[in-house]
Amino acid sequence: MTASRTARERVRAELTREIADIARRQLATEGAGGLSLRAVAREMGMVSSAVYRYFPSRDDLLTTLIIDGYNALGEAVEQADAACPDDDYAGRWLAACHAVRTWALAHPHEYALLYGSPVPGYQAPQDTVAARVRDVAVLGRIVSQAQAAGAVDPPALAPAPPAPLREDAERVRELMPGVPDDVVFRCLAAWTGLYGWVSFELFGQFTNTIEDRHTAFDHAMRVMGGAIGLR
Amino acid sequence: MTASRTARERVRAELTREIADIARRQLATEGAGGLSLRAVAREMGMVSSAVYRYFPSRDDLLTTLIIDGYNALGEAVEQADAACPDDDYAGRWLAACHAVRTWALAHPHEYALLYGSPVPGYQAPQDTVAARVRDVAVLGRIVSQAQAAGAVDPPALAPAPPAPLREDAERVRELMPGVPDDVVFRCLAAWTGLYGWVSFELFGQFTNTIEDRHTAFDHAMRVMGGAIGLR
DNA sequence: AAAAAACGAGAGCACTGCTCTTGACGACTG
DNA sequence: CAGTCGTCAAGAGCAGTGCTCTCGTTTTTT
Repeated sequence: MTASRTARERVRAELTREIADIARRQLATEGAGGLSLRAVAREMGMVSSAVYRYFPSRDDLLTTLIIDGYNALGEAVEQADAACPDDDYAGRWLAACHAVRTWALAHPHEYALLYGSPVPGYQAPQDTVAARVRDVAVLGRIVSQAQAAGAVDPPALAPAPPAPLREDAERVRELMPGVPDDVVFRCLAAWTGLYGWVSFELFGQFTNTIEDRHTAFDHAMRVMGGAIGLR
Repeated sequence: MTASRTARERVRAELTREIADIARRQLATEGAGGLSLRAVAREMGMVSSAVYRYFPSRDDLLTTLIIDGYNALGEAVEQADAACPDDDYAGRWLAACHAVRTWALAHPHEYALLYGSPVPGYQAPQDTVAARVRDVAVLGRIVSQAQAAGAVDPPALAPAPPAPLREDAERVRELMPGVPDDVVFRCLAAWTGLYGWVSFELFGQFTNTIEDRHTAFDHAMRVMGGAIGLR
């Protein structure tokens, strides 16, 4: 009973996964806007309307791709962090940065879907919010542990964050307990620097300028890690 | 003769401009992917094929919008810089940052066109490269002048940039003569941090996290200016 | 005034997302 | 076991897209 019902549900789940896989492949080659439900259906040997049994709309397909992407990226960052010695906080930060860049270079269109401009008619549902904290949570954990170990020694760069920012810092601190406001905002700046760099590299802003991109990225991330104060 | 020829060319130029304006308005409301040549034609009371007399393809229309956007942003940054006292280098950097953010908030879809993920089938031609240096040229000028005035005092953040990066630094230095390699890469990091922050804010990565965005941005840019070493 | 170039309009092609209906097959129940 | 009910693939169809081609008309050039 449950078995037979599961039999059907299982083929359904499999087809759903297959559709998502083909869509991801299409996304990888054509880009976000080139993702066509009809093309997916063609490649599956189905008629277009049949796909709608599995994904009510193109946006729902996009949503699963986005969530999967956040999870894949988050997992890559988590693994890179876990491969480092626990107390090498600067090294862990650097490894996490490289993991983000490596994943982005390997999945450029997927990265664009996550961190590029929003797809035209698409409005990201709340489901995607939960998945996207995984990567930044890693950064938060690194800094939080470094702080606890007394391995954060931020150089003087600017006046302390003004009072109105205390609430915002408090919210961010949920991901990095024990970290003072000043360092929290340094992390935010480094975080945006990381993704800004990767986006610039991926979206072509570095053409004819930065050629040795791996080395330049590595150095830039060391600078940002230093700005946080990681030893 | 020239006058009569100019008569036709003038109406052509005017129509071309009008098409671009309508497209820009559509871009502002619908976003990049929602830009439709047919809709532009409808709004102009033309038939769609007539628009192709003025823009051979949708991509050409996009290209002019992009170039115009780069110029508009560059001009905004230039003006913000010019409004500051020449020797207040940190203030000029901050003003330039705020100009970028303000323009981006006022023209979100246009900003997305410039700095977001590339539009699906669209390949940016070389024409767009020339226009996009205007904003970064301002930053380069600020730092270059600060350096000449001895107003750059970079705090120790990381080891010096490794040797392979000298060529890249040389290329970037064309926009900021006299600035040492170390500072060049700090500028690059700050530059990506600036656009990374604006992109995050615009593309929704700060929702439910950073609320006082103006203050947070201001503080983050002060941190980055401090990381460059601007006094 | 005649030839040439530019123009707007229209029809048409191939494509898209999406809806609705139809017919068939499978699974659960009386 | 037979009947019902839900699920499914298929097809037609709608409205929209970018883009091409042709056909008269107008404007410029010769």
